[in-house]
Amino acid sequence: MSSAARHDVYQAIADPTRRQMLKQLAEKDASIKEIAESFSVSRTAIVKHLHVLSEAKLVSDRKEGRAKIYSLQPAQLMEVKEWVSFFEQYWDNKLANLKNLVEDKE
Amino acid sequence: MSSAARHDVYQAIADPTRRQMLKQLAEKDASIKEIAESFSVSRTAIVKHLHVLSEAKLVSDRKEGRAKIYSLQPAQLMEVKEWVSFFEQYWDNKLANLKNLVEDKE
DNA sequence: TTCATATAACACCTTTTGGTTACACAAATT
DNA sequence: AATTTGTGTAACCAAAAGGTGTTATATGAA
Repeated sequence: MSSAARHDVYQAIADPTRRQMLKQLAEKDASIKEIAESFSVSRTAIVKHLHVLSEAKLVSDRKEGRAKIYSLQPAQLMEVKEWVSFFEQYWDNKLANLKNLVEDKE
Repeated sequence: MSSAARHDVYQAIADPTRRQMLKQLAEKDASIKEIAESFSVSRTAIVKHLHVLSEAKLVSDRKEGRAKIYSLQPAQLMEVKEWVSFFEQYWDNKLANLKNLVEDKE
């Protein structure tokens, strides 16, 4: 898996395991081993997920002795936040339209 | 593709074509044909994307004669918004920590 | 040095994705 | 009635995702 920058933020957060991994890293930096222990999938699978998150720049890593420690890098999530924000006007409009409809009936 | 409820919101918005389709539907309801004309992929591919969006409840459809009209249903995006919001504290914290670091050096 | 541990690097398999073409069918038009 | 138009769907394909397991390498500790 993973050769070019094939994974953007949206694809990275599409997987529930990866979303959970981000939650864990939000609390505390963790090594691959520590992360793998929190999940029921294999360590190899976790490493692959970490690669995807890394490509999307949602995590960074550093070496500490023989362990590789991952940290949350939440900045890229702003892209998602902004994309979703665009649609807020529409769900607000729906509510507004509904409100108008109700008021017209009165 | 698509038999059970295999597609949640996160997976639905993972694809750039689907994100663009949502933008288009935000402006105006559209038939399958109209949507397909906006993209360079086949109508069949568009229909599949619409199924994914539909499973994720991001769009709804109604029949008008022989045309099938799709509408944006943005409510489910709130889930994403809230999920992302959780991480806002961390990117704020990063800034705060950086600020403290700078101030300590002074 | 020796041994255990943490991670990396492969090879391999299965399922899912995203796309295609071809055809069937229903609704409008003429 | 015949034709055009919009949609549904089946069959197929290539590539990628997600998982397994095995082996290799590098680091730390005894």
